[in-house]
Amino acid sequence: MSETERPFVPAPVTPPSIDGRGSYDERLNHILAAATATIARLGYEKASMRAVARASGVSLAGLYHYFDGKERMLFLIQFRAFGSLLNNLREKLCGVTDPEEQLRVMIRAHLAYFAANIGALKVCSHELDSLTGSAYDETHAMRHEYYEVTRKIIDRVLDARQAGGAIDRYVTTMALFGTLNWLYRWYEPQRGPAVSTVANQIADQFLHGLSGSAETDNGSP
Amino acid sequence: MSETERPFVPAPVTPPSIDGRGSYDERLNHILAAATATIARLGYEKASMRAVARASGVSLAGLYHYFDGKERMLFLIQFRAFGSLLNNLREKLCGVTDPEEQLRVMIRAHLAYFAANIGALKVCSHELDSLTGSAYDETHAMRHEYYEVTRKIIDRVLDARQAGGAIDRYVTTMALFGTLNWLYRWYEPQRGPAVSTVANQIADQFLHGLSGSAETDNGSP
DNA sequence: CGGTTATTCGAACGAACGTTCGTATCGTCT
DNA sequence: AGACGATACGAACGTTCGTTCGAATAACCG
Repeated sequence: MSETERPFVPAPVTPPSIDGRGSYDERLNHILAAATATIARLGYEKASMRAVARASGVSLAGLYHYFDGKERMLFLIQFRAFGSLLNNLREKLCGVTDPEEQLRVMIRAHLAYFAANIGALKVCSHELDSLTGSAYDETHAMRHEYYEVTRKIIDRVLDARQAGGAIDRYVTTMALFGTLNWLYRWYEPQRGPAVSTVANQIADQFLHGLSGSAETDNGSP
Repeated sequence: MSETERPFVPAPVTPPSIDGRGSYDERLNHILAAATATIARLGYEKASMRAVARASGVSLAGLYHYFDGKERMLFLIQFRAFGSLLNNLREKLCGVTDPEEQLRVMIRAHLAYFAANIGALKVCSHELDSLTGSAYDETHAMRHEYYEVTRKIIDRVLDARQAGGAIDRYVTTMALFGTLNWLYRWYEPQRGPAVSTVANQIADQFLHGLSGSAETDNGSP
């Protein structure tokens, strides 16, 4: 009955479905896509189940055949997005050994996924705290894993240069994620420069920024 | 009657008031502070007027003596915060002529204000689109002004170096704002390094990042 | 075909929301 | 003292919310 008894399919692999017809998974993906767009446009709290129903062409009660609640719907969106993001990153990192190139690959992969799934990444960036309990824990763990992969790359870059003197690596990592996660606020793939151009510039600036050690002349905490 | 007929006081200048006693402005500031904390904790949509009333010690109906609606309350919070942020920045930029030092001052000022008003800056970063109509336009104009001040500083830095070859200055500016505006997601003034340390590191990395021109080897859209 | 399961939906529920209304209290001025 | 505006609050309003229920329809299998 509910989706808890059904084996979990992490990522949608069904391109040929625009409307709601097709198999169960196709219809689920269709509903999740509509829900993602609605939440990205209105925000999680303002995106009512009625609005999602309207956007997906399913009745209000019909939604509850696919999720046991609104929060579970948001969880599915975030879980799938983070899963795809992680798989995509790991895939593209295969065979790349140079730390600096790894970082470039990571930034390019992140922006490429962003450009292809703006709504999903906006929901993931903006609605981080809208989940509670174990749903929050699960997505938090995936985010943490994504962070860790990136942090380790930055670590290797700094170690290779032996120039990590006064640099707080946690701050550095968060500065990069700030740059990347803020993209959904301003970047429009239609208008601005190509994603690859933006990715290259961000990567260049970030890597060059790691060159100089911080000349801390400030006081103590 | 309503606050629209009352001359606008942009920034609170009344430190000696913890509870709700005092003049009209002191009580207004007290309520706005409680509202800011509540919205920062729950988000604008989940922060009900009843929750704000509880946090500020005022009755539900009593709130509507100070605002003519919930959205106006959010507007007041953002308007004051952006105003203080802008005034604070302009003040600290006085007498500073070197572009690179101007950028350092800007980053330090932003983080100092952030550390002193975490709730307000979180609300300003996270609830950008919760305002509508003229309220949105007004705060948007202030944000744009803040962006412009920063963008012009970055412009001067790049012009002085004559090294802005393949760098898209819009992307660069947004990358910096991403780093700064993402702070509220991870930085805890109590725990981490001092704000001045973080500010110096971010400024160092960003300025060093501007050194190298982007070696764009990508294709076109 | 009959029977069981899966899927869908209209209608409704209780709760919570933002807002309003009428009234009571307080301070101030004549 | 009396009158009036400012301030405050309890109670209620109408709406929207997430969710549930029971009855239909579709799909599948013996």
